[in-house]
Amino acid sequence: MSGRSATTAAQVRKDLSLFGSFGKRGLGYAVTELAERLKKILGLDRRWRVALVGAGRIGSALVEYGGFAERGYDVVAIFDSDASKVGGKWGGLCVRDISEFEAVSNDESVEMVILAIPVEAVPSVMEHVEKAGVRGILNFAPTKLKVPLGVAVQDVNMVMELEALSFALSQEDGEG
Amino acid sequence: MSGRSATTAAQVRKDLSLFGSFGKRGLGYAVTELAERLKKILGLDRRWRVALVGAGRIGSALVEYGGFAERGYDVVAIFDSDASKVGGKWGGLCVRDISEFEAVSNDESVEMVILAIPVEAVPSVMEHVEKAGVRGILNFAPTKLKVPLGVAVQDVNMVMELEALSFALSQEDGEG
DNA sequence: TTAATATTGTGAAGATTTTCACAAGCCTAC
DNA sequence: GTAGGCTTGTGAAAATCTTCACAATATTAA
Repeated sequence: MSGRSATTAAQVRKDLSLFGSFGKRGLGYAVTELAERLKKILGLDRRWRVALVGAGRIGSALVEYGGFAERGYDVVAIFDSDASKVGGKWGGLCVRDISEFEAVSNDESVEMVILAIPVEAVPSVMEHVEKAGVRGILNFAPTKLKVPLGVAVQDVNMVMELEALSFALSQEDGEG
Repeated sequence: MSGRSATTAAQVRKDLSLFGSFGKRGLGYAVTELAERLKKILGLDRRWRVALVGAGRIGSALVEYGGFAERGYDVVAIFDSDASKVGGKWGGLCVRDISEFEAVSNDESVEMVILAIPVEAVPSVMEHVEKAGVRGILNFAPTKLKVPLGVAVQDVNMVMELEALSFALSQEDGEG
């Protein structure tokens, strides 16, 4: 194991050891096989069916950013509560009213939801999401979601990322 | 100190103690004053001048998402290398050619850059950014940036966020 | 003043994560 | 076969982070 980076070789070995033994002593790791096994462990060996809620700017950027499909995430439905958006076509998909969420989510076997909605809309949307039994949420709304046990939430908050930067820069300057 | 959340009271006190002493024993914290002092420490007591590089989908979502200005981040310049985009107006700003980066960045006292560009474009853009002496980068390109010492980088990678979700869900299922 | 109550700041204990160091094991060369 | 050179897996040590527990200190009430 070689190469310069922030993670050490010992670190990687310990991390891997949590899931089992992958390499051969004296030999090294069979990289492609290792990758396969890790993909399986990480749930990356299959495709995921994703619904986008919120047909606004962020949603648009996400859907049209090709990278998702490539990495195994298929956006299979798009929802919004704005009547002027409902019915519109977004890259082959029809924007549907949020009230249809449970039905559509069921039909389409949605497993994850991308929440790209304003904070005010969160409570009502979350009701639908919970009822539908979705268990993974990628949350762009700058608020802490209340979710039932067993639902995984991943928060993305770009303002916070900027704030982390501003802290780092202030530190360097020896603050004001 | 009260309220239910994931962070404990002891945790918060320890965190604060890293930066000094803020409250009065027996009394509590003077919340508004505490907020002021923390804002100063975190570099949130001033506005930051930000340049956006990459006038694509993600850039568009970011610029038109109002939340930045509200929190102290002013987008003062937009760059792209695509001639068909250069010259276009984006919310009052004119998209400029990336070759002008150093000059404009200087004129506008740019302190942070938002990199919303494809991976291929990273090396050439980073040359400009480095030369201009920008010290904070919010990076949306799914690649590890090589930056000089003293430059702070904050990575945002939405695919990785999805992968974290997929790992969480796979775990629950007792994997395949 | 004194007793009762409340809340911070902080050593020390406990838990977790990272690093170290080296045995175990595989390969090549002779 | 065996000596020499590599690389993994893993206990143990070191470092770091979190929680506990309580002294210090303020307020209120009588």
